[in-house]
Amino acid sequence: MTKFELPKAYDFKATEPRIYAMWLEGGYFRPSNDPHRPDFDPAKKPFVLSIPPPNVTGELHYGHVMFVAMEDLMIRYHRMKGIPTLWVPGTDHAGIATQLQVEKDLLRTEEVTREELGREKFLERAWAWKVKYHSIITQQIRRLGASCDWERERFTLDEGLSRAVREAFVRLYERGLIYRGPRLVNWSPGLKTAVSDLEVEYEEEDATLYYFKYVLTGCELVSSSTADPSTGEYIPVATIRPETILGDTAVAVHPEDERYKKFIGRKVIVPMLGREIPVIADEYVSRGFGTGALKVTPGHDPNDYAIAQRHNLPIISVLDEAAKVNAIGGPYVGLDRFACREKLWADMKAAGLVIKEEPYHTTIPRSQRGGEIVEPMISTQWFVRIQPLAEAALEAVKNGRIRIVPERFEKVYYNWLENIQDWCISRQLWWGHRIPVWYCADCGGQTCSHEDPTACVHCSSQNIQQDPDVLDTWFSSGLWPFSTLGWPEATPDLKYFYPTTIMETGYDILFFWVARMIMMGLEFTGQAPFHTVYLHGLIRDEFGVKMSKSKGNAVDPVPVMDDYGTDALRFTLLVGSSPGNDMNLSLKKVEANRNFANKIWNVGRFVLNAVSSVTSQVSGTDDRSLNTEHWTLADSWIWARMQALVRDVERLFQSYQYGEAGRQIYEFFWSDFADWYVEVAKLQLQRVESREQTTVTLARVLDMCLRLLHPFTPFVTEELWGHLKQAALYSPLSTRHTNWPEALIIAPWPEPRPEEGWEAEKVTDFALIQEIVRAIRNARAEKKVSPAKRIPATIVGGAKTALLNEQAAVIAALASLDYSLLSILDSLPAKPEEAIALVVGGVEIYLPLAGLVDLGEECARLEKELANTQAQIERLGKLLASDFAMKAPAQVVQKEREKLAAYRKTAEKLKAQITG
RNA sequence: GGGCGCAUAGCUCAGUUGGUUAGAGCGUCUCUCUUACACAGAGAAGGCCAGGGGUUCGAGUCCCUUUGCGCCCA
Repeated sequence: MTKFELPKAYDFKATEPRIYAMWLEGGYFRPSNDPHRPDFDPAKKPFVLSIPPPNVTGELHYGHVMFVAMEDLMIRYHRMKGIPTLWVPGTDHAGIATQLQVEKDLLRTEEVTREELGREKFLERAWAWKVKYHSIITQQIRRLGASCDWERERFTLDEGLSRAVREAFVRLYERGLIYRGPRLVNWSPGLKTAVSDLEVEYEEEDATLYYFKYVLTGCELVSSSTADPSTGEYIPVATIRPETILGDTAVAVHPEDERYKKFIGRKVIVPMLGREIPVIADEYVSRGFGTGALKVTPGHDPNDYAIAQRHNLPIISVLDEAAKVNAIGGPYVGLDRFACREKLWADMKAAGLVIKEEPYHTTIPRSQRGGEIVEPMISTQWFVRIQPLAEAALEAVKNGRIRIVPERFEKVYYNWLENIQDWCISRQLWWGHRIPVWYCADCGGQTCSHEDPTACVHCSSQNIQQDPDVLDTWFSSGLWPFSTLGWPEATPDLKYFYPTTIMETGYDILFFWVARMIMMGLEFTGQAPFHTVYLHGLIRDEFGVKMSKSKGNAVDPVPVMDDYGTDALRFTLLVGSSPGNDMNLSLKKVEANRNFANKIWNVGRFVLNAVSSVTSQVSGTDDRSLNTEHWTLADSWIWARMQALVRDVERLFQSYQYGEAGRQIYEFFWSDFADWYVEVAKLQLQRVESREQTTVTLARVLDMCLRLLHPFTPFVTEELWGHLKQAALYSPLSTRHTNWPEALIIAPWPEPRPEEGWEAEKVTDFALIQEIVRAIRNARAEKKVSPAKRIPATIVGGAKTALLNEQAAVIAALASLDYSLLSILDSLPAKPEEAIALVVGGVEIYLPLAGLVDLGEECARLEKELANTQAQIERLGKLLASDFAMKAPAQVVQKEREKLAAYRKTAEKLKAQITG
């Protein structure tokens, strides 16, 4: 007989690495049906996820923990169902973020800028950097328990994926969906690159509104700054950004504005520069804002840019790529945009052109990276003509080929795609996929091709040069679901595993990534890249504040795993969240779930002990312990509850309610199994006749629970299940457990089975036992009877007498009654003296607690209970007399009738107590 | 300006085909180291489910509306 000695507390630190290594060793992360193997069956439909690739230089944060927990849960569930599963891991080169870090590091360690180093050398450093940080992040993903197929890992700058990017670009170019030209773009002066609309964040901030005078030509500005505007010598204008005055090409007023109508068509003089610009009329101008007159700076404002196009105004750029004033700014040349603002304003003040300043609240566009203020600038960039792609992507969701969970994000998706602007895809960076276009110095033509050209396709000149810019990182991420499987090659993986099944990610990248994958998937593969998008919420701190380094409220997941274990953290995120909703993470919750892992462990220890010490008297082929007829009430009850749980979990999983499923398993495991069944089992194990079936039930329920819990808490369940398997194999029960797979990770998922008809009665009966036990415990606690003291009791069972007799030992054990002094009677002629009386439905319980019974107190207690019961009777009586009885489903009505009957019985008994 | 979400026990949150005196964890109070677990067990207190209106036999759950908070887009 093997004795299992397991530590009293679950040791996750020792367990997790060992278990992960075991999984890897077993090759369980590889798809069970693989097109590269001879036994491949193309008819089996696989379940496929591609990982949202973490930024290769980023540190592990809760976003990663969340998606790993979620996706690993999905993968493990499907794997256990026997479906071939593939989870493709990988990382993203994250152009701007990585380049910034490498530049910072170079400056810190070698005091050298990338320009000084040169492009090639810089890229070498960037690759070295990538190698180092890639291993850190992927190691952390492993530590989370991710069961992805590492043999299929990809990186966006890999050769294969780069080929995919090249293919995609060339195809779009050839279809005329990519163009290059000067447009107003969002410019990041610090990074000296264009960024897309999505990479700009708008924040409400305090600012200043500057009021000044646009003097009309032919008018001498005679008076001081207090001059009355009605003199007609100038138009008052307000602006947030005085420095852009240098680039103004018009002043616009509303055509109906009585104040300024008379100036339309005249000219005004740009302060300090003396340029003459027209006063134009445009309905865009809001008369109520500022002074009602608008300075138009098409070179540095998107709205003004639109006005300029309507009026054919010249567009002037006054800032260079570092946002310093260029030559057009005359005396201000070389000044930074903010320094220029001060200087210009001071000069204008001196010239009497200033009216006033007032504090103002407005939205400021800031770069997602670094937070500097983004400058709208005219710049020549590459764009994707997005309309045709967006229409297809819109259609795919509208016609249901792609479903978004939760559904409300479909509207958000539609709204974005319906208002989408062309996508600026060129970045003035070095780290990324270089734009595959060569410019000819001789004919000026462009060459864009699959292979690097040696000559211009237009004039054959060899005097060609590749565009220095790289592509937006999201351009390559958009290809991720298929580029990782080998596209553009028609690889066996692509043929079998594409389209993938679900795209699971945070709602914050619905536009950045999900929409672009859909657009590009449809464009290049003709298929939606996945049929479902599942969006999880963001993790915030325990007060609901978004975690960020600058706020200092960011919690690093790694120490949390060190302290509480990976399972605890995963379980916390999984059960604490519902689709699309943010969750607040508190360490208290993680701690509670560490306790849950420990609970699992200790129930396991109990069951293992039972399994390893059972001695069977019956032959191995006797299935009596699996036959419900021989079960005790508790056996039947827990089994019925177990099956109900399996059905619920399946339903919840099918509808993406993973959190609720986890909570229900938790509830069952702790409350039903550990608190009740295990306690009854202790009693049953003492008796030879029930020992074996009890052990089998303990083992089966634990086994099923471990399977259900495995996708949530993979480590502790795998570890414990291994022990359970060993114990079972060495026990005389082994013949009943012949189907022990190699490991829990590939053990079959418990499939729901229909009810067999006996369940409801057993559940009701056991519920009565529970109520009786609770009532007695309650009374004991109130009367401060020592928990160790076994007390006598008399129970009058009425119609339930047979059941109670059968369960007498259970009641006695759980309620700490003295079994030898427990009498269960059909009826009692006279009420016992000096006893506490309890009423549970039709059952009366007397606890003869001599000396503890205060008659007055008892009477008051019973009166109170009676009043309560009568209120219920009244309520239910009314309910059943109403339309409810006619219109509600029979089952519901029946349930209420039964309740009423029970209350009536209780009331009867209580009345007898009080008067007797 | 348009759209979306949230408001439930002291705190953080569950509660999805509407079913009839609302659940968890933490915290609080009382007991107990009962041989799986003190990372535990038993018991208890604590909520007119933001306000108002509607649909329904029945609403925390569906609809409208008000207030407060948050997010996204412009």
